[in-house]
Amino acid sequence: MKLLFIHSDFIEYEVKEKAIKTPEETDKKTDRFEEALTVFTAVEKIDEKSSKHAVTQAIEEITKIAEQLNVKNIMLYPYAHLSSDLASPKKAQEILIEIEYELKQKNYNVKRSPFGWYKAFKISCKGHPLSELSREIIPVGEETDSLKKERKLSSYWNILTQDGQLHDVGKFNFKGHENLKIFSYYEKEKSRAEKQEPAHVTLMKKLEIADYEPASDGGNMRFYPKGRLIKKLIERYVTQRVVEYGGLEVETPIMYDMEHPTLSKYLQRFPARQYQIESDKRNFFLRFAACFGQFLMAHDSTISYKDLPLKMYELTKYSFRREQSGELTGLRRLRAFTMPDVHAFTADLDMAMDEFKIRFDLSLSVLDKIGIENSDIEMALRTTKDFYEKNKEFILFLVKKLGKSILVEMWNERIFYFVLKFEFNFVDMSNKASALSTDQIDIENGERYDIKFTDKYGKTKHPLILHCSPSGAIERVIYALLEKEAIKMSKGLKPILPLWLSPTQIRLIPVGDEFIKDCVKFEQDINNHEYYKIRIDIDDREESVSKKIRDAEKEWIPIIIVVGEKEINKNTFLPRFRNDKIGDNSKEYKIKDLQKLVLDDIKNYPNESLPLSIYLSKRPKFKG
RNA sequence: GCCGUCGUAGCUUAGUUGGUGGAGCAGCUGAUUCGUAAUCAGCAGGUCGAGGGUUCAAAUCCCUCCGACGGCUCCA
Repeated sequence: MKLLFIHSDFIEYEVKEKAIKTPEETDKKTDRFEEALTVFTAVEKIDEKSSKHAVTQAIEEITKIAEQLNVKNIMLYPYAHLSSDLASPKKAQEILIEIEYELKQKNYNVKRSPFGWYKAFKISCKGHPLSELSREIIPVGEETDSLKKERKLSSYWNILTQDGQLHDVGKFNFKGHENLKIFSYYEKEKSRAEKQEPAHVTLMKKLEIADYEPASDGGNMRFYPKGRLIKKLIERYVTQRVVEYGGLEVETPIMYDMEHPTLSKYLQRFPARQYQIESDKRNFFLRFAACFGQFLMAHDSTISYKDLPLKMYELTKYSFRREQSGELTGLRRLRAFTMPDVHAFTADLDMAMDEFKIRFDLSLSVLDKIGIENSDIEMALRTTKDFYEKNKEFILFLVKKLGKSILVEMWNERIFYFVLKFEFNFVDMSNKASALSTDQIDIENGERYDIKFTDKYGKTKHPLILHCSPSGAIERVIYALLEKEAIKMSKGLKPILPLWLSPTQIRLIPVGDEFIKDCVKFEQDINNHEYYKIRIDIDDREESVSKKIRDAEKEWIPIIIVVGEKEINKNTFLPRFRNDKIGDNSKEYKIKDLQKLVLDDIKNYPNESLPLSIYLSKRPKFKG
């Protein structure tokens, strides 16, 4: 911002004509101010970045000079010609209004000439040495920013190899660790090598999984029937695994009172990040994780050391985070998302670390069974130097369990509420990394929320709390699955979803209308048992067999079976398996064989019925 | 949120220096009854993202807004 100060006997102006398309509305065509400090002001591009700070610094300068000259009258006069690098008119006007307001708060008499007009003006300069001054303001980042920078500076990035050696990220030889390299640089240097459209966005639309909803806020998605099926299956699977692990499933509200004593303290640290809603006279925020409800529940519970570790689980639908609009992408980063969140209340650090190991395994296994394998993820570990030194063995144990080198970020002192945190990150088609599973040891919130348990000596203590999402947000899991297939496609391989997640598992293609009834019978025969329905549909449209095959392939159908006279007579089928992991393309199968083949593959997963009509002729198109 | 690019039918897209928007796929109708990645013909489908402005005339030029994407920032 450029400021030109004139200590004047008077300043007067007259509005002439528009200088920009949409000038500030004004009904005052002329004005005059006696004994005023006139401040000609040009707001510059650079002020837009941190306008708050620009305003604060401008106020500082103006009041300093006003005090020196002992004037109470200030005329703010927008004057574009002081700079060749102007801010947008809108922003400039906002900043000027802000300055006007702040000066008035400080009991100055302030007038401001309207923005965006050519004006005639007369000014009488007093002519003493201090009567003409100019200042330039370059806004400096806010305190929190510099604090954060300091934090970044005081953290060390290393690669921890399986032999227990720490290597400087800059010097580490990443040969054979390509994804870890991409991930490490993404985290550390924020370098994003490639510029591509997110592959999964195209796929999620093409496969009728999910889509943007223009009528909602950004980052709130719609899910079509096939997408809903996939999402529901993953939700059910993760829940099943957490319950087997011992998670007690609960349900808690999605909105909380902003004035609640425990929550408000926590909230004030992150004021701009929530959706807020009003109900009568109270203000509520939408939860951004399951912590609140579970902690409040734990606060009101009577817990004995015998109950520990106590594991509480909720699949939040949804968690809300008002991410910056520029940060939203497809299913990767949302404002409303489905988050499995399992907390464990533990007695002490030993118990916390034991539990941490169990949940580490759980996370690894959940991702793997969903279809995100060890080779698809890179691990990051964040901790303090102190914790690392004292628990080297423990950390190395985790690294060996994973079976490959990891990225370690270490702080000199504890900055966040946790002492240890791991993340499994997925690196996508555009070399962007996103966290999936995570767990952390929280040593603050047990006390903050006043959660208590009684130890065996009858003493009341606060538990240490582990926060874990074994899979990460469900939407993000789908994103990872789609990106993984996109990477395969770029290598010339056929994309496919895991069989248990495929909306259609077997597509039957009758060669003519007369075989539709045989297809129906096929479906009945293969699903002639209680416990598990295979998702089979029938392409009964009036199209050529080639066309139907092509459409089935474009839909990534894992098993395609053409049904005609030969099959019916011989009662065997020659399925087209999408890849050789599912079945043998050269082999003929009986219905029983096919049934076994599919059931063996999917028996440990949740089961849902076909999300659409069994007949393709009776399906609407949700998306081209 | 900031900077930049983009926005034409459900989808993919053509549209020269401003002069009444074309196509393919999908949909509908009809013909075809078909053996492993697209059978043929016809019909219908558009406030050219929204609003404002310049002009005799705007999808095209200008402004504002919305959305998507890329980068920055952010990611408790």
